[in-house]
Amino acid sequence: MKAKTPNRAYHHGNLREAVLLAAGQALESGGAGSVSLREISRELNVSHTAPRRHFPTKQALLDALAIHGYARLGVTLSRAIGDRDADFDIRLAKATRALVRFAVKHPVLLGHMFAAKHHPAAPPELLEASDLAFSSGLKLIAEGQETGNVVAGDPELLALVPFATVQGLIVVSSQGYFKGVSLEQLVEDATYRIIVGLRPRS
Amino acid sequence: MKAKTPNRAYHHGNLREAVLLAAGQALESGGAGSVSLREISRELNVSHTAPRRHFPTKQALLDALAIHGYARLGVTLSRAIGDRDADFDIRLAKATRALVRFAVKHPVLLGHMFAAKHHPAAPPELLEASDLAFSSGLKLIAEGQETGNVVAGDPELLALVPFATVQGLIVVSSQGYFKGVSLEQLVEDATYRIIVGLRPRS
DNA sequence: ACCTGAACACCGTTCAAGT
DNA sequence: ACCTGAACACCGTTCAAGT
Repeated sequence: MKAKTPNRAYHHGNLREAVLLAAGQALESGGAGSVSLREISRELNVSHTAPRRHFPTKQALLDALAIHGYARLGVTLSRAIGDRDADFDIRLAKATRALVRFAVKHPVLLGHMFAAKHHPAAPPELLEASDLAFSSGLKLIAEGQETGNVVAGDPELLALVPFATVQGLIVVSSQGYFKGVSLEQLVEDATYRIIVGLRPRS
Repeated sequence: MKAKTPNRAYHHGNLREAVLLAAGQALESGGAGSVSLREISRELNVSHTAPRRHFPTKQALLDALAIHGYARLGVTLSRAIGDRDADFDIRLAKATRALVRFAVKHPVLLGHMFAAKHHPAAPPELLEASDLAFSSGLKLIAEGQETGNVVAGDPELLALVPFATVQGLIVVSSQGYFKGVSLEQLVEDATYRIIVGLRPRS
């Protein structure tokens, strides 16, 4: 019985991934406060100091969770935005819709991602992961400027308002609904108004 | 000495207030995770179970912190909005400015207020405190509709977008600046664009 | 009513030691 | 290199008891 049984006594096939997954579930179910290294270790049948090889501290685990979240969000966003031949308004709508779907699916994770990013002691990898995740969105704004759909100005500054609005709407209606109106509908309306506001004066 | 010396209790004149104050400082300095009942009790020279009379659980203390925050924000907002004779745009600008100043002054508290409000187990008093805090803003929107400055529609729904944008901007630029632009400037620009978007088509 | 002190079951982190 | 188990200093919460 020394073959690879799923519950091998010595060590997990991939402890890092397993811890990350369990931590993600704990986070989503009860916030960052209910992520416990000891409890996760117990679930994985591993000593409570084993995760320390992969995540030297609890904060490191929480940061890794946020980085992983940004990586997933980045993939989702860049896929939704697609190639630059398509219509600007459609690409923008798809991007916001993708962001909203991510938010509805992982509300606590998204909140944690933002909180972790703005923590004073956030590691550089986390900031880089965030920048990378939103880079496709920034490129979209820049291309919108080239095609005359967006006013001139710093793309990062211009993108800030729609990003912030979406983020704020998500926070405000974190259950996915606000007064019976779906978050997707709310964001679509808000985005439309903001985009109109970003158009060059004609 | 059986007389009711109301403020000469065993130790503290007003333990509730003292705990709330200390908890607020702990929150603002290091997030909700660094609020410790035992540590606060130590600082106040009181046994670690004494606060339990006022806050039966740590969650109750955190909720009370959020409620207190909403009460202060509500006062600030209703003062800024002033009486209904003044110009609509000015009142709105003052309201957003007041909100931004509160955010800059108490960034972690504001984040905690929103998080606490959207916690599944949030007590009704917390939701009521939030509603009350924003009631003057809702009234402003409603009056804007009367005077033709805002499109028809559910005021709460219309107010959601500017509220969410401000909240999102605060989260995104929680240090008070974003790329060298002050949060106040960011919010003022965003608010202007959104208000224009809310105007009835003429 | 308000507060105390001991007890309980948890936690993150450190460290010497095992394989 | 990766993992273990004991130890340490902290938590929040409960409870019988003091004033």
